[in-house]
Amino acid sequence: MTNPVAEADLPARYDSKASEPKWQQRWEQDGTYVHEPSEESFTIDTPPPTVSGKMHIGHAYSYAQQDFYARYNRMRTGGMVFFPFGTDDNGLPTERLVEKLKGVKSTRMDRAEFRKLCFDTIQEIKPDFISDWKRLGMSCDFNTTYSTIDPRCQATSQRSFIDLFRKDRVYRLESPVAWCVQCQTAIAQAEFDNVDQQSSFNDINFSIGDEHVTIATTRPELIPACVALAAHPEDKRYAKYHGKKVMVPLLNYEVPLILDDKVELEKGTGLMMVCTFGDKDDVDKWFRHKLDTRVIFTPYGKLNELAGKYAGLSMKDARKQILDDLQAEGRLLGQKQITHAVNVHERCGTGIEFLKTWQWYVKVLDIKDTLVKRGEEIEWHPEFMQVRYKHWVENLNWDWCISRQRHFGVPFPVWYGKDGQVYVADEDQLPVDPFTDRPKSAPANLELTPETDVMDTWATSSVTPQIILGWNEDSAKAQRLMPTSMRPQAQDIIRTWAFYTIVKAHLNNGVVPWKNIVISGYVTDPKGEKMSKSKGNVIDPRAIIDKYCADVVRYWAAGTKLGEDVPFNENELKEGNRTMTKLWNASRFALLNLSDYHDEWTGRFDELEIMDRWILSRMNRVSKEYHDAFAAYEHARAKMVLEQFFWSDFCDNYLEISKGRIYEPKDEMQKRSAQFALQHVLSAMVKMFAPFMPFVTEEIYQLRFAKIDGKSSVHLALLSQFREDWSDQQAEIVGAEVVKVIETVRRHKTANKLAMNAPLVKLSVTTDVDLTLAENDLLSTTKAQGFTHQKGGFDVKVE
RNA sequence: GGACCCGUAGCUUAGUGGUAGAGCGCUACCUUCACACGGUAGAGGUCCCCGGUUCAAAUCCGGGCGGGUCCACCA
Repeated sequence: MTNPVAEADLPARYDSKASEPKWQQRWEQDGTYVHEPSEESFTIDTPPPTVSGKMHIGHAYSYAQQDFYARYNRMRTGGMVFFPFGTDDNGLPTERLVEKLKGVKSTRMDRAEFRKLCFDTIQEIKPDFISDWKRLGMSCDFNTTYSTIDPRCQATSQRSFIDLFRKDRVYRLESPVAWCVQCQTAIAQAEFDNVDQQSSFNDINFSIGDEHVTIATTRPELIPACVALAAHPEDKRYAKYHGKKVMVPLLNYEVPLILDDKVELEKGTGLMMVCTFGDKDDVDKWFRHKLDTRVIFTPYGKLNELAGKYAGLSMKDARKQILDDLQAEGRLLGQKQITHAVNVHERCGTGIEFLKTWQWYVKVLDIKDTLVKRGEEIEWHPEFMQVRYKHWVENLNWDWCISRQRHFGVPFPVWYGKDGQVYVADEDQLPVDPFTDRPKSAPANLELTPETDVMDTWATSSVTPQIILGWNEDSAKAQRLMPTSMRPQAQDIIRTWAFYTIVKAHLNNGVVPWKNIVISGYVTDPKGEKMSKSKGNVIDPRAIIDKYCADVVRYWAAGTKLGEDVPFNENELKEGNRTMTKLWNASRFALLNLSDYHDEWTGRFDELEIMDRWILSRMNRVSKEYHDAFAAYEHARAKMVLEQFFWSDFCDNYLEISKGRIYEPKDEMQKRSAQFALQHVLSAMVKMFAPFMPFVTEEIYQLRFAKIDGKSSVHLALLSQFREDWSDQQAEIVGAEVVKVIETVRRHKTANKLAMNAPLVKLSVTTDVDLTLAENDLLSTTKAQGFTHQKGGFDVKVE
């Protein structure tokens, strides 16, 4: 038995400021979103946001979208959704944040001390950071969050490494690797960014015996690193010098002139210098032609003793000095200002250099085809995003470098023995820190040197499916639960996070990591330009949530398709605000009219009044479209069909139509029939709105439906499913015709400047649809005193 | 240079073969017994351009143009 809802329980206005924190706390206390995953669960490989102390509007947008799917599936299955929450707080991004917040430099600190400062700082800022996600109404289980630097993640990451080590999929090699002189670490191909830079193209004269040739270069500071000159084999100007020795100016040592068909005839002078190493093509030529190695800079970006008199200079100073010296010797023949693309490190914007160092790699180049096929096993939403993945994999040039010469990361579970052996930890001793632990497999008195490098942050975030499923604790269970149902993520990290996760799941577990990958677009500024601090066009989501509320921000995020960028226009938030208010008001009205209704309708569906059957049949159809849209990962379509039904069919028409029978029923059954429809339609709609606007729907649900359903929350209720017996063709035809008549009457009243409730003397309708059954409702809705109707083409006359 | 996405009302967009739909904004009217954080109605569109297929094209095909993104280009 339900309690009647009195007027006093239903404030005229919905107070989101009071409601949202209230429900958010309640859900957390009740463990509403707690779920232990099983084979039947819908499992979500949630993106752990990088702790930075602040959520940005793009986060609000994409996390809201993934939450729609979490909530939808929870309400489809009655709670079978595993939606964990984690934060990504290891590696270089965290180090840089801590350095900024605490005004320190990791390079000038003791490693252990710096690691502790990082841990402490994370603990300090994390609660505030996570509260933004809670406030948005994310339905994650916040009681058990993970951090990519916590012991469990470290263990999982190390376990993955050990597994790959045993499978011979990782190797350690000394070779040229992309290096950031700012961050002083190796970086991976995926961490390159491109920027256009102003530079000068310099024509420099080299001597070949008594003859001279001219090369063109943007990087004269690399002359001390020159190991060859290269020309195209068909270039008549230079082919004759093939194999001859060329004198490197200023440094005065000889290098060969080689021929290579990758050199472009038209570019510059057609002759280029090969340095170790200016870019990855240098690395390529160096390798193929077995050239000398002259690495002239230190890890800090200064020139070393190989650069002769230029040793100790920064690259920038060396460039200037070398150009001056070339000028003085008459070898600088010309200079041209150009703009060209330069690879920089995405985390700091520093130009990428190449340094020959020892690094750990995951072997991927030999399985590119397999990785492309793995990508095809996954459903991509939107579909075209798979092409980006495919292109990235097909164009990979290097194996995945996973070691970083940094401090705050997951340590390699690796030691180097005096005996020349490499030792890794045993699985049952993870996590390990090689500085303080010993591998079980090493002889007790063997002297060991710990690996000082840490793993790249992606080496750990690429095992989020294994982390959330507890692969390190119960590998059989985790293996059974792979692949997970869904990975939501941003498009800019397809080449990193998505790719690396696919690599790890394939190599570690022999499966794809997820059945579906769901990719959100960006939020741009109103002009469609990317938001960035330097442009000053950044929107703070917290200010927007303060001004409106989480439901409204979420509703805005529900308006666009997956993968679609959206320009941020504050105006568009008004739509959500309007819908939220309307939902509250319509529900308030309906609930008041249900206060004397206690589920007493026991008749058959076809005994209901025809307009009640109409709205139920419409609702039934809408719920099918809603389910279909969600099943196709088209939340925006689900939102649209629901909103149209709610606004037009339910509010504009059905509520107006049912008023007459509720206020002045001719008999009790007429009223009950309307109440039956009101109850079911409202309940279904509130549930369908719940994934989008979880707070206001919870408020409404608790007023009546929680007791009827016996559920503690709307978010654990079951969404209504399409039912054949409520599909009523005849009622839909009659209903549509009645709506048409009502609209015509409204137009008439507006044209004649009459109020909507102004009485009419007589309503004459001509139509081929039989309106007899709806006559009573038609009269009360239009306030007409008389009614006639005849067969024929549609026409409405009003007196 | 290659690939992908997009081009529909002033703005944001829905619409994949059959008379162009919505929200915001704008105009007029209505303080109507859920709702002025409202309602009702209205104005507003060569569906980027040019060809083709078709009885029929915003939709399919080809070629442009414009915008965005990714990759390559780094001598």
